[in-house]
Amino acid sequence: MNTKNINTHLTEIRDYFKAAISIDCVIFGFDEDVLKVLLIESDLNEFKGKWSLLGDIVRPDEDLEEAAYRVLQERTGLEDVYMEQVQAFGAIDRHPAGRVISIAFYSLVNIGHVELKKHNNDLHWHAVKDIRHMAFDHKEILATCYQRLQHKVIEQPIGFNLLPKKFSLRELQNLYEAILDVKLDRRNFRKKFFAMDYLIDLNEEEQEVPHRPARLYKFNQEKYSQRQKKSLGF
Amino acid sequence: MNTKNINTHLTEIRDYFKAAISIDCVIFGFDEDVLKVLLIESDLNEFKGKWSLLGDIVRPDEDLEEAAYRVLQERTGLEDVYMEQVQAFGAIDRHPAGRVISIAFYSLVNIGHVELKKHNNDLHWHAVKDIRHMAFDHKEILATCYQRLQHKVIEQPIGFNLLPKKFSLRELQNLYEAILDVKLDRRNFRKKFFAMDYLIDLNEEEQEVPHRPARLYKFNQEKYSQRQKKSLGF
DNA sequence: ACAAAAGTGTTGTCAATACACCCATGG
DNA sequence: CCATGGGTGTATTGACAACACTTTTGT
Repeated sequence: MNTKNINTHLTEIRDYFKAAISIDCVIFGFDEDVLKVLLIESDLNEFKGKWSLLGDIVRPDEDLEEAAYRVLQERTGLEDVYMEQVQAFGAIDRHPAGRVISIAFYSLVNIGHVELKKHNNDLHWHAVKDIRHMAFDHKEILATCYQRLQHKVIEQPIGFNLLPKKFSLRELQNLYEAILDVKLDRRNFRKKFFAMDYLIDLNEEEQEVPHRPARLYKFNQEKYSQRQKKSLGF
Repeated sequence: MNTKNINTHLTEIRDYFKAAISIDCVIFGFDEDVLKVLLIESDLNEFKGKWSLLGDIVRPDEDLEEAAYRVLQERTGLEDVYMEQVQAFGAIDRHPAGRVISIAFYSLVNIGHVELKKHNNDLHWHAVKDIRHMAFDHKEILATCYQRLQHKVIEQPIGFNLLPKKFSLRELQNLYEAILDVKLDRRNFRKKFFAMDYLIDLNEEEQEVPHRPARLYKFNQEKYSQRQKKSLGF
């Protein structure tokens, strides 16, 4: 039988090619009815003037999700954020400095809660629709993550993560229209969301709007978590 | 401005922690109306008697897909196989020999075309439903890939990759029932597939069955590829 | 009173479901 | 002639799409 002990294996791994592992975060936000992504000006001369996703090398003592949360926390100050791994990007020459394989995550944040710090003055929110060129293969990573988001958002109610705690149905609809890049019928949209039964009516209204104020709702997180458990259970 | 030249970056990457990168292949096959996966007995003493996915370290000169195809080719002799990256698995202690981050792929093969070679006599097909324990975190990888397959198979007609070129509708239905682990109505199933219009009637019949022989079909690959292009186009 | 957006129901269409009988073949 | 699975059509239901008018507020 072809068995090896752990030392053989250790040697094999030590002798084998090792690559650097990084994570890249596609941080989505929603502002002024536009889906945006947080980018930083590339710190590489090769990509001067190009925009780049937020990423870092994964450290020996952290797993991939931890690394991604660390970057997110360092850059936005936020915790408890929705995040999902998308996939790895490993083209041989994707990084000019050597073989770097990157695991892409996307996350959804409430853009109003993000305070861009002084030392982050090269960080900016960009409308996803307007982005043309990016550093590295980040355009491809962004596109893949954006597709994943579009797909996910029609299957599960994760869009709420991009909104303030209290929101109107119009805001919610604008969000979906921005993400999916479609126009939706207002009445059908309302019907659908009320039927899903994840909205809690706060009995509050918008303030200081120059028209009839809309009712405000919040997302029923508990009910959603309950149902998730149940549907996973069987 | 905070720019770095390539050498700073090179140093950073050289000095930083580097992990070994592997790929793991979840190779699905379909035989005797059962969804199966190709596994190998672990070559590590730690996992003696446990089954393991087929994987290998990624080499410096190949990208992730190439590495996955290489493993698949070495183990099954097959080329031109359906394959999809699922995600990376990077828990700190997932490999006893050190930090190894693994990118998982699943692929769909025609099990009849796989000839397990002599030197592969520790390779076996296992019914996905019956698998209890596996080496490393391979149970989790398998579960994730299987979920992805279930999801994908109801969105796109990729199931054909698991069948012989010529197949009956019963075989196709059995395949879907096995993958999704549900019972389907025969008439509705037929209606749906004919409506999709991806089946070419070969005007042939099953041979030597002890009942009325079924008609045989093949998958209209061109039509599918055409439509894919169109729907991506706009 | 006007502008601007909120809120609200009904109808038609299409897709998914449920369901039962006759047919062709081998033994 | 019997056992086995192959092949077929219809009626019902539920989900989604299309669509227009009244209400509330600020200016």
